[in-house]
Amino acid sequence: MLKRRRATLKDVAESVGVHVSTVSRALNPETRHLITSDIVRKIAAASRALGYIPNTAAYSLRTTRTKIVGVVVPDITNSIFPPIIRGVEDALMEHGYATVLVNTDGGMEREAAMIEALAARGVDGLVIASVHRDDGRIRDLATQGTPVITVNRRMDDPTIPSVTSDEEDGVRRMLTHLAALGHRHICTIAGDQTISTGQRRHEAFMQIAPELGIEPDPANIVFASDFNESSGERCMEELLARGVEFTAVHCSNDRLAIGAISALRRRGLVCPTDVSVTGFNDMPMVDRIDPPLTTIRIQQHKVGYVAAELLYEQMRELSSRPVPQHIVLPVDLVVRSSTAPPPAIASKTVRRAVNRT
Amino acid sequence: MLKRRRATLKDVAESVGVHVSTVSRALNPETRHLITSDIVRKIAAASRALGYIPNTAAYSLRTTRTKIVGVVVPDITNSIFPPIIRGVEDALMEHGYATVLVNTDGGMEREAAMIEALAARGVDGLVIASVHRDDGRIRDLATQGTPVITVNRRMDDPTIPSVTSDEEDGVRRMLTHLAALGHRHICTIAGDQTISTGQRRHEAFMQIAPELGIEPDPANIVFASDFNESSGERCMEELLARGVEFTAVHCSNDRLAIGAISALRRRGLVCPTDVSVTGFNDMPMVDRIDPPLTTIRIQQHKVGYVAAELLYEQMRELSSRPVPQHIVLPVDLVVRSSTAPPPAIASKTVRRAVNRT
DNA sequence: CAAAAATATGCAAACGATTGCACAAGAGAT
DNA sequence: ATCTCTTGTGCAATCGTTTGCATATTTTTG
Repeated sequence: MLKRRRATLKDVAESVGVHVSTVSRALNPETRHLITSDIVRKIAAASRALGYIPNTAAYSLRTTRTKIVGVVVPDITNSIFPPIIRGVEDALMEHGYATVLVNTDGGMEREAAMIEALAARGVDGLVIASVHRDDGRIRDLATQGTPVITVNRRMDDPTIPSVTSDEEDGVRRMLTHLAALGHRHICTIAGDQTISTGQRRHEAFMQIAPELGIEPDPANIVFASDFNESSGERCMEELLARGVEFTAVHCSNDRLAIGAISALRRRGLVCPTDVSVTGFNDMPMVDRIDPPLTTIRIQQHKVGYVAAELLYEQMRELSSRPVPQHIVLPVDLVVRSSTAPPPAIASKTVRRAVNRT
Repeated sequence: MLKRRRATLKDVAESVGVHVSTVSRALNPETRHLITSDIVRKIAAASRALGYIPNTAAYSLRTTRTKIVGVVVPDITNSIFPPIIRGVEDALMEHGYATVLVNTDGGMEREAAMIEALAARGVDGLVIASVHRDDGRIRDLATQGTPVITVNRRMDDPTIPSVTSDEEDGVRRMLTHLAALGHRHICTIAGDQTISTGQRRHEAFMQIAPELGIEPDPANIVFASDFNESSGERCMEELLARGVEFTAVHCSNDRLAIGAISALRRRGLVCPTDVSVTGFNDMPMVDRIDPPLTTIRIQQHKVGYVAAELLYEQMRELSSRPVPQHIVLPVDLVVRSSTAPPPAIASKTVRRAVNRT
């Protein structure tokens, strides 16, 4: 990249008066012990003096390792991902890896195309945040021997390692919180069921609600097609249109919750006075919105960091196929202002609002 | 990356019965015309049949071009950047480039280190969103012949091409808006003056305010050390502590504005009833915060996209050093709820609040 | 002290693509 | 029909590393 030709192994070798293979070995920690330590010192000095920087392309060509890992996310613009990506990069950079980011926009076809492009570049491994519960392409990749890890989401196939958060515990804490406030009529806006977070959170809801004396009724459940605000709005409208009684809405993630709150507001209902709304993820800024969102905090940066560490392990022990690991990180309930005790006449309020339209 | 050895040029050549150089030429659009079109067809077919994918490392080694560009941002976690990055990636991907992202965390030393790492990887060019007005390292890079472009910010040195937004016009529109609402006592929280956005917005403020009959008083001006919420809070507190009269605060960006609003709230003042606050950038979610922020919308995705296009031009016409371009994209005023007419007794309100502490 | 073993270095062949040059064959000119 | 000029292909070098093997040197050992 610099104008002036970069120093090569050969330059260093000539400057010291040894063969390039000697320089190569002296500069590589793994093989350094083969060389007389005095020569190693000289080589190190000369290399520094000449400003030697190994040529990545030549290294890759010879070894078929690029020291690049691909990071696949639905959309970097979705603010849940940047902290995760940052975690991945922080971890990988420490090991001398660079990361190439691609956006799939949620589609599995585009995901396949992007992964194809990464494979063409010869990435050493893949961190996938866009994965669906069932994703043949990724399974294939893994069985073919490509180091892969999924982050924040996981596949049903336990063969693919993952780092996720404790969805069950998050849902439990949230429902417990709502129940403690006195809510008995709780609706849920479930996320995309083809994605592990959506499915697991919903499953947890179905299992835990009864334990708290809240019997889930199909009329109280609506499934969102996407994890975003407009989908949240649509679902909330659907719920209101059904005319069911409820004092709280449990949303599968923050963006759905934000949309739900907007929809409520448009109907003249205020959160949390009329209905409480909860999120999941604690993404950036949800503490500043109106009302500040009660949600479940996941360790976004750490999820990414740990995933990268695991991938790194996988990449170096390429020979011995390791047991796939699934790491589940703990979560926290963070109570803000989108939840409150139910209004005394909650059901009436909702009905009135609905009839008003 | 795949288990099964990938097909090489040689494989294709053997399969067709020609020399590898012929295959190379046939597959390259630039040299395709040298080969009999019938053979080209055969080669294309064989290449497809064998699933030939060019080996990037070999290509890079031979040509010293990596088809990778480095993207340097302060922190991907700062939500102003993801849309910009996305724009860069969308544009570059169309031309077959991959992007590797690095975070500088604002420090120029770390920026230098990161750029060093990218250079070592042999990136073909650099998109820099972290640039300071004066940045020797980047000037050097450019004069050494590395294609570089700065995005969202620019250097004082007109030699380095850039894509930015029309800061002056943004400030003008905002001040005009405030003036129209009736504000005469306007404070400003200026951003980091070593960064072009901070400096230009402030300069614009100083120039335009008088035109609107608002004489800037040093007592109404405070400089933020960082473009973030806590810095905004500190500045707002400083302003309040000074006891000056004001009914509106013009902030250099959204995050400062958000911090300012928090600080006001902590003093028992409400925005916009007591004081109007304005931002700049229209970053994601500022329409959902409390109160929804009146700000200047910049074309985040487009800024990135255009910058990438320009960089691409630079990279292909590497021979003829092009005239450095500076593209300035138009902005829009978006009025939401953080601005309102000044309270009749505005100055008293502020003074009371201040004395209360 | 000779032979065997260990150690340190050099040699040369890859890795997979691009490209200047040489050469062969066909087209056009005389 | 000979000569020149294109045009299409092959040859071989090259990019900068890594690494198995050979060789030279030193150390150990019986």
